[in-house]
Amino acid sequence: MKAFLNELNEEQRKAVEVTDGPILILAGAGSGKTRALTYKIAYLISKGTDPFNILALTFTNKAAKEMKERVSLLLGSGDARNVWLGTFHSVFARILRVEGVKLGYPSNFTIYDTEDSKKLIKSIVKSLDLDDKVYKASSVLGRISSAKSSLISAADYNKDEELKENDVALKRPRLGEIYALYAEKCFRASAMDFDDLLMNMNILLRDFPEVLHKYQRQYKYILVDEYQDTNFAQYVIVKKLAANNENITVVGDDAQSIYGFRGANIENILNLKKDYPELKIFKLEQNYRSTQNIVNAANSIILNNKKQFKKEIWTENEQGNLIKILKAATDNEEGRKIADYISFLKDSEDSIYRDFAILYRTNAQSRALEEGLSKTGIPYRIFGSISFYQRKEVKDLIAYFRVIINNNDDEALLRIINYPARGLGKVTIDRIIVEADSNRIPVWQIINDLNDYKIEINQGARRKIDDFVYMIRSFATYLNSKNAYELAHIIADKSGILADLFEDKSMEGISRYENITELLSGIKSYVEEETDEDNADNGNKSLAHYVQNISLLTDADKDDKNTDVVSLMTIHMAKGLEFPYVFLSGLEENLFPSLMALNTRSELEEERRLFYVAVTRAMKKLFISYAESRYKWGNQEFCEPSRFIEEIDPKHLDLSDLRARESYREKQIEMPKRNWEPKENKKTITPDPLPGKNFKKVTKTFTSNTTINSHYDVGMVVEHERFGKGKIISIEGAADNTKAIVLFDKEGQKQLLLKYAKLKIIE
DNA sequence: GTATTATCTAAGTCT
DNA sequence: TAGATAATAC
Repeated sequence: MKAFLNELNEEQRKAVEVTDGPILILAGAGSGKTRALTYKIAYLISKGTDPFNILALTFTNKAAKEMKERVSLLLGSGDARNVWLGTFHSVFARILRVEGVKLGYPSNFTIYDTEDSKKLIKSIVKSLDLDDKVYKASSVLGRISSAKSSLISAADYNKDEELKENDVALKRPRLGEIYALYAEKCFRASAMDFDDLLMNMNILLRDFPEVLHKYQRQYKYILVDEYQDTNFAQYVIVKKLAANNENITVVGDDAQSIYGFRGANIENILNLKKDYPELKIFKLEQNYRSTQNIVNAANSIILNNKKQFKKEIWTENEQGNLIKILKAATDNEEGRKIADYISFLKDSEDSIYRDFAILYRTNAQSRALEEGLSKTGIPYRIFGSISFYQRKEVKDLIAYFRVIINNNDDEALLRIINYPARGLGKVTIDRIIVEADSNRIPVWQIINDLNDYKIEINQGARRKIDDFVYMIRSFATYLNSKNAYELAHIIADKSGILADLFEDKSMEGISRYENITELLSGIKSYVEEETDEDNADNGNKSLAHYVQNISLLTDADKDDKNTDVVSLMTIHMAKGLEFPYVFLSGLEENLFPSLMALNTRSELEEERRLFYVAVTRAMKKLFISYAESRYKWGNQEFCEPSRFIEEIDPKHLDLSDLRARESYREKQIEMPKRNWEPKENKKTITPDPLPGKNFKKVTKTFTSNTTINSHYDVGMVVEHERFGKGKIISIEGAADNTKAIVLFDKEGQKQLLLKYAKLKIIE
């Protein structure tokens, strides 16, 4: 049973074997911190601890999922499932569904996402007749969010003179007022935003001692991942929960603290010793992930930061290649160059696409990179920017679900009250909102008892509103009798969403329709799944449970382990991941480090930690690229290479490309644009001398919802989800806009955007 | 009053 | 580039 301890190194094992009392594991990048945590959970259970008595908190669903899988591997899924293992947000949401009644929330409360929150703030700013450029929704929300992260309620905020002065100085004197209205309206809608999940959890533990004691008793062992990313609220809550037993293990790395902008506080690690004088500290310094060259380069980067723990990360891995710096004339060339290197490495090192990641500072950079991959025929997937669940059409359908589950959910209600169009325009809706506001009640109550309120609405509109209310009510009657899939299907159909999207025959329209189909099939597989990962009450497959499950999910959580594609994502998203080959792009001043982070030393240091995180994602080979010019909001701008490149000890760098660049350019001019032929260019820029390799043509199809890219040719017989089989007659356009004209057996000739069409190649 | 079209504006990292 | 808003058509 305890054999698995042998799979740990000495320091890891020590950290695992000490179970009681406060423990800090300072774990460098790639030092096996997840391993230490999961083995500790397994060890606790193997020694007889009831899984129900273990609470393990992570920041991302992905990390939670991975830990759960790894504990299952060690112990079998039965025990692993019962551990309270999840993100801060999801675990607290689960508790608040049970205990929230004490704070006045029903168990079916809605979780507002950022878009909902911003819309609400916008409407409040408007109703107060304020300038929406001064009170920008995103910055107002940011202010409210950081207040909540510091456990400052609206009432506290408005009492605080210092905050008030600050707002006056920033020419936003009425921010406190907006905060108060925002909080009131969320509450009225039975909704919590992300930060409320933390703040309300704290209120619950603060004001209800019996609840506090209940959970203190329950969670005999508490483990926290990525402790350096905790904000004040999370810190306080964890401290309260652990106060009784003090059996708390936190894992963190100050060098990887990259969420300061969201209120994360490195000091939480530094102060741990003060909170727990008995604190035992273990340092994991051996890196198992990267080559010596990468590890040492990373060490040289972080030395530039003043504020840090003394750590010496080392590795027994091989020396490895130098970090190659790539220079490109434009952002597009950067994309092509990276694509070329990927093709080359894939063949020369016998690797697969999944081994590669392209990382960047901002989502906007993905476009140019995407184009390069696309032209070279490399399949890829972009993580982030717009998650599947954030797509308009998906949110629309989910908004129906939300309203049916919680009638008071104003944001969802307003989203669908006239979608699909049912003749209720701005004027009518505005009047209803005004009436709801003046009565301080949710919109639903107005439209549900329309005749009780004296609103100026004509008969026609009244009829339409009544029809809408009737429809929602009739859906609601199925909530308990039908499972999530059955009901979702009824709603998609009867609401008119499916018909509305089906009518739109544009490429985008077809893609929207397909997204709804995908959502429905996702719900279907949710219903058919054996167990329910995030909820204790296994087996409940109601629509309400489905919505609860997805409301905290993001794009990164969709695992695509089965598809062999290159990953594109922001560095933030890449945290905790590793790839054999990493391309770190856009290393330019004002982009990375970001222009907005140049004002203070601490912000710059956070950017540097971000750079450190990026570099330490690479296992075998790392490439760092920059462009001399880049399109930014429509114009081409010239860029300087990032200071971060200079900060790496030059002995770890391979600068040959900077000199070889000219010949590459000449070659570009020699072969004008015609068709992009990777083979030809390869020879000119190929770094390592490994000639004679041919480049295989990519002929796979990939069905990821985000971006699909594969090689189609005229004459191929393909299959489309809706149109059936057909033959490709011609292909035109490039990159994202590549269109194929397909003659379908049944449906006739159609023009399809390859990006969306998900054509399956038959022959 | 509502639906459609044209114009404008803003673009950072995320649970 | 897209999403929100303003102007115009129905």
